[in-house]
Amino acid sequence: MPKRRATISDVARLAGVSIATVSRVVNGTAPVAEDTVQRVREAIATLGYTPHAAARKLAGRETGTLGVLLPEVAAEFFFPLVRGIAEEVRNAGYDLLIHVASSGQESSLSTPLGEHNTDGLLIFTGRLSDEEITRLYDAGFPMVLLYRSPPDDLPIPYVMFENKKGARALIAHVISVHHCRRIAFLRGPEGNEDSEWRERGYREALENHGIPFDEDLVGMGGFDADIARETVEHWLQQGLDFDAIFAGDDEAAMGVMAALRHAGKKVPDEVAVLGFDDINSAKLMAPPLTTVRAPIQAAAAGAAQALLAQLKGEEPPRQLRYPTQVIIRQSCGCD
Amino acid sequence: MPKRRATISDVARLAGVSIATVSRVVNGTAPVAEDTVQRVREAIATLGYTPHAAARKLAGRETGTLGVLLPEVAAEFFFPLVRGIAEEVRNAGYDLLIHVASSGQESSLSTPLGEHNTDGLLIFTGRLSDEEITRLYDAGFPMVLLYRSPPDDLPIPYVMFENKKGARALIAHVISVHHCRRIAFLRGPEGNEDSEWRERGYREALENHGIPFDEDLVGMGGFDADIARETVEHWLQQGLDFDAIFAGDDEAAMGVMAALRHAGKKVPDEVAVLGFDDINSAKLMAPPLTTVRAPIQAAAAGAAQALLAQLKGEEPPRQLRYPTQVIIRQSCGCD
DNA sequence: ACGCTTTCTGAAAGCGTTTACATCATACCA
DNA sequence: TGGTATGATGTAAACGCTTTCAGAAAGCGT
Repeated sequence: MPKRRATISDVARLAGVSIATVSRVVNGTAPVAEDTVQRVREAIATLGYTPHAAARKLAGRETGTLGVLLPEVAAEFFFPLVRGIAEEVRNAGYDLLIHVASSGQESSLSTPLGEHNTDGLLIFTGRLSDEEITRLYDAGFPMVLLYRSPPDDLPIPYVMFENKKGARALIAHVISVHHCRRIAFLRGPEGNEDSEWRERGYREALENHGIPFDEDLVGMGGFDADIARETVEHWLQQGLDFDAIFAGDDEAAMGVMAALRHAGKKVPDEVAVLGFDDINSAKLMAPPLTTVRAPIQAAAAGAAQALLAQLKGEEPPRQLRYPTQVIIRQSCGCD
Repeated sequence: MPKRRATISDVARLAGVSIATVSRVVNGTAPVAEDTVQRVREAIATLGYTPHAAARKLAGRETGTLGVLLPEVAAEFFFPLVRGIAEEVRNAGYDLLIHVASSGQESSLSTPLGEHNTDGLLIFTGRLSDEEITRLYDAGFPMVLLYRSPPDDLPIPYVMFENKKGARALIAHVISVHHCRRIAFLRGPEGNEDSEWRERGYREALENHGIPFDEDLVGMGGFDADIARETVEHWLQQGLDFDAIFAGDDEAAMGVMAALRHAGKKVPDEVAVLGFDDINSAKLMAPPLTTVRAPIQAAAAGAAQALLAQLKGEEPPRQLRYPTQVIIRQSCGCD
């Protein structure tokens, strides 16, 4: 039973001014006499007035808020991501609303975000269907894609990492330094572009070193510890032979290590384990994980900047490609 | 340069009906003739009409969306939390908006959430100041507190785990089964209620077994791997003697293990490590972590239900206390 | 004292919906 | 056959705010 909230009119009445004046002191959009400001401020305070955001949006043209669309599954790297975005957005004076998909319903815009309700959108891989994205694009709605390229080559800005290059360098390391020859690869979720590029890097490295690609050495990791673990356990059971596993990402690597440990396989002596992302726990694993650092927070901040730029009418970069860097720790056999 | 979006009037004009009728077919709030429905549907489709959420909120009384206020730092257990909430909320036909605090600004309600803009709020520990919470309460705003009790004993529903009981049982286990005597404890963030209760459980267990509490064995873990790691490294450096570490939560436990491993201390042979929460990676650690399972997702779902109940005018439970369960794995010395 | 700015303020027109309230057929019952 | 529910639709009044437009008051140069 919420009591009716104070509205701008209530404030105006109490302060003995018009609602226009109240609006002006609240927003500082026009000069107001000092004592009037005082009275209005007091009135606001005693009434505990808070502007009604919906009304504001309706009246003004901009909503002052940006939306982020995230998929249901979210891994550890979600945080640097959100943090990177949040900081940029906040600095620019916008608010940030995050919408997490719930299982089942996928790829649809829900009421509170998008179009009328936010000034722009940061869209994570897989959150929206190509059609939906195209529709928004056609409507001239500002957005930036995270870790996926736009459908139909639409000129929508997007951020990506140098997945291929990083993966290639990582694999090259275990081949040339640790003489691994049977290197398994765990794919990410179906259709994930990051995973596709990592796989290409993996294949290129093999090719460069004259190692034939073996489909048997590729399995599903899903960028998920449990899935990766299952796959590796399955492999172990059927006696698949490998001397290294590139888990696709760090989460999966964690699952891989657990499976190996459980089976009594020594990491890295018997099997090298490789990740991708360099999430916070990578350095805490046993042994510390050799991986590829993806500047997640920086990329997220870049994405936010690109969105903000669009909002200001500037031409944002078509593509933001962030460099990756191999981080050698112990899970590959170094040290 | 977004083209002007289609409004309800555009649809009405194209379909040759009044805006009221359009509204009715959109919301299904009143019977409309079948062929009229058809015409309106078509008009909506050809115009690509999407209702303006702000206008809707302004006009109707409810916003149809619930807000979640999260602190800046968010750990792995954030996900089950969000998932639990999201599912309940979605099932009830509400939308969910998550607002993540950005560093610096704390405990303040930002424009897009709260009061006029959501019908209710789920508030995480530390996100809002007592004053702010009290103000919202006074305004009759529906909310549920996560992992903290209400200020001034206000009758605001809140969810908590049986922290004390779980911690007590956990510590009792290492004392009686593994004969640990010098058990260190890592506190969570300043003022965190979960941490306080866990500490009480820890102390009670000590007391029950006649072990004197030693302030030197208590340090800061911050529910954070890096902080915990530093503390333990510091302890190790100054030669502090302990045979077990209760890390406060699982994240911290991960840091503890890393510090111990780095120093060449065997877990669990030389030092037992204990966590709390049973996050996904707990079972993947080396060795798998003995911890206390907190039904995070269930608790979150319960919180959401309590909020929804309030919205329906029902009397929600004052407090939701979720049971915890000791999960014995290997880091304590079992197996 | 006169015009001209400059400052401050109010009236009122939207913004895109929802939702009484009213209207008008049409159908049903006695 | 008159009377009354019932169904389908339109009219118009909110909802709480921003903003344009104009007007009043005040300052200033001549």
